[in-house]
Amino acid sequence: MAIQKSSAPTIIDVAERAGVSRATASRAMGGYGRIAESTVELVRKAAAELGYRPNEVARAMRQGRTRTIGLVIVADFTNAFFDRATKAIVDAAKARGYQVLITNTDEDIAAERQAIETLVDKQVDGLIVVPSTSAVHDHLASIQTSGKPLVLIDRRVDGIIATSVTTDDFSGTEAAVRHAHAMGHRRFGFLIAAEGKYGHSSERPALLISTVEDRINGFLSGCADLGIKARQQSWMFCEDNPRDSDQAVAKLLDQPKAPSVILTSNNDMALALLKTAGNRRLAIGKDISLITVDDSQWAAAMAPGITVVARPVESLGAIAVEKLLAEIDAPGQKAEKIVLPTELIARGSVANLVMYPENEPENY
Amino acid sequence: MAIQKSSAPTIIDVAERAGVSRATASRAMGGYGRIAESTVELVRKAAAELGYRPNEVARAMRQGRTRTIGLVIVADFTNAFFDRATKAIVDAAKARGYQVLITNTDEDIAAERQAIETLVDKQVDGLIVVPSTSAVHDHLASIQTSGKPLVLIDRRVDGIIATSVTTDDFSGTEAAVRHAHAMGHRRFGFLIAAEGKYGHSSERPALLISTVEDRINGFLSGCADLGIKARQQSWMFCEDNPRDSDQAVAKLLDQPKAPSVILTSNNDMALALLKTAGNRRLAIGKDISLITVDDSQWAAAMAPGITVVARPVESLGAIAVEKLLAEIDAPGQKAEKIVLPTELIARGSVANLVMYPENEPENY
DNA sequence: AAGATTTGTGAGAACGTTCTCGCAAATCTC
DNA sequence: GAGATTTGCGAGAACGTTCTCACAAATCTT
Repeated sequence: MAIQKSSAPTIIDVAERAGVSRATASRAMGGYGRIAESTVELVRKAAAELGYRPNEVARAMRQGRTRTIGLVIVADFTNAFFDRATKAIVDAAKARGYQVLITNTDEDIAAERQAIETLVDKQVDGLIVVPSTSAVHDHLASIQTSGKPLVLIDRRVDGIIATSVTTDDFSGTEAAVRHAHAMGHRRFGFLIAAEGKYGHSSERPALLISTVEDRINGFLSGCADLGIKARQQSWMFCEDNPRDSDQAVAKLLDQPKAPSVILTSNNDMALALLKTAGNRRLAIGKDISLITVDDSQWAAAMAPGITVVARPVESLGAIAVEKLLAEIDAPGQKAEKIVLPTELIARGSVANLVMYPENEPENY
Repeated sequence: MAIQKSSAPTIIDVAERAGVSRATASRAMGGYGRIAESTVELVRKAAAELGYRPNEVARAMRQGRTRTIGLVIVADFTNAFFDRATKAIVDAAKARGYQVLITNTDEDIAAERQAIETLVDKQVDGLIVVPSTSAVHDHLASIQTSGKPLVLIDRRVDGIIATSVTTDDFSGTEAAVRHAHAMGHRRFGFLIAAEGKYGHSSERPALLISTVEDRINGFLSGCADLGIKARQQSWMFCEDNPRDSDQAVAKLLDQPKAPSVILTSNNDMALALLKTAGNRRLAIGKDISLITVDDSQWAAAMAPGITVVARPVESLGAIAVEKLLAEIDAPGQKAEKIVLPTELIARGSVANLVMYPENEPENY
């Protein structure tokens, strides 16, 4: 009986058993360089008998590449972004032989910095980042200084030259306004999730992430195109927590001339609206209308279904991986700004005021 | 002006600049062994000037540990497990200085095998696995053979000795039945998501994952305790896809004596019920009652809120990490079967039949 | 059949760390 | 102040691969 080795067999053990040199065994296993087919067989057999598995850390060390990409993402559940994007990225990477090291920043710039540092130290071959803010980018630049490819997703960051994959939220909210207008709505509310320490307010914060900026600009552009005046619009910015969002909804609804339709900038806000509306016995799609950004299973399953601006999150992730791997395989690609189209999915949460002439909006 | 090195500085560069040996520089940076405080200062300064960052791959190679754990998980979104568990695990790991390599199996045993193999090859220090089936476990055993600690979460696997962290779904569904009974319900339906290739059926599949087994047994136990007879119960098993789940819901509702309350084994099934009920203009919590396993933001926000059996998914993940790291730090820990309590959260989706004597269930 | 080329293999360096060991200098002991 | 101990540091091996180079044997060329 053979003596059991306590630790895992290495290529040296395989080489010995096959009666060849370390280099030859490595070539046989790795399938590179010149090597006789008969030798390959021999080495394979020895490897199988020993249960040999190559040590990927040693391999990474020698080859200077880990076949691992780093993902720095904001883990916000309800927006159905974190999970959908993560799955898409993990699956796309796997299909190309890469694994994913995942880190969560919780929208915190310090955590983002640290996550990036750690991933670079771990020698990932490239990074996909959902930046937590558009304002700071020295840490992103430092990724590039370190020579690692970088792809930004979901949010743009000005001041840095890197490939980014985002969605056309401007057109999305514009389409939402257009849709509500076509259904006869003339008073628009907008409930906007925003980071910060100011609770909730109707005052536009100085600094917003690019998706939120786009959604606001799309809203304003849609209103302008349709001749909707400022006094027909109202909005609230608020932190993404239950207390503030509930109060923000209340403030929107309790205005003298309350909006008939409310857009929400993400699913948290939509849920806040749903909750407050429920408490007030306001029926969605009847007493109050709703359109939100980001589709979800529950938005489709509810009665009535929620009308949404759907964003192609899976494509976002898959394309990001594709672009990142392209840069890894052949450094020096041109940085691209890829913008994916959004889609308005009309369900039942927007009341059709046109059908009921008695509800026709007053002169505005 | 100094000559720019093209690649990242190594400890050798630091040593040279500080005028000490490689070993001393390493000691200074790593903070181990005997070393003079003045030398540490010197080396730190040199490292800072060069922008030196230790190569974690080389370090892992030498130390035989990567400070990385592998996560093998089933990415099913709607059950709010994948995202919540992943975030909890990533955050708990980070707090202890570990990173997470994530892989998705999509409930596929072949993918699970391959994922495990890859992660072991990448020399993760331990694995957390959500097993896709209870039937096969040789690949899990092979993790242990390789000497890597293993913690199972969410689902039990018989035939393998490993620490597992699960939730008490038996008591959860039992409590759900009890709650509905207390509200006056006497006809119970159960819509159960199950893996397989049989579409939907009222016949109990031979093999189910442990969570589903527990939920069924809890349902049956609750019924038995309350004296609910077999003819007052009906169930459907079905694959987790829209077509089958819709048909399964229809079959439950179209029985001669349809159930007044339906339990669903996960959120997908709950959404299927919601959708069909909406199409039929059945009001939840009035015309048809619903309790589902797993809480979610939308279940809380809807009007009426959905009554749920909430599972402590974050704790599940955090405890799994804790146990795994304990085993990594000190191998030879005793395998534990940790079962976390579930909680019934009553909202408005279960009609109170007791309040309306005229609705009192007929003699049964 | 002699030179040119191709093929298959092995020896040894290299990747960037950490660890073990040995040794000289500094400090302690009485 | 001589021996014992402690302190600080450097040389070199080690982790498990892959890669470069050299070289002998086999095959091709004309």
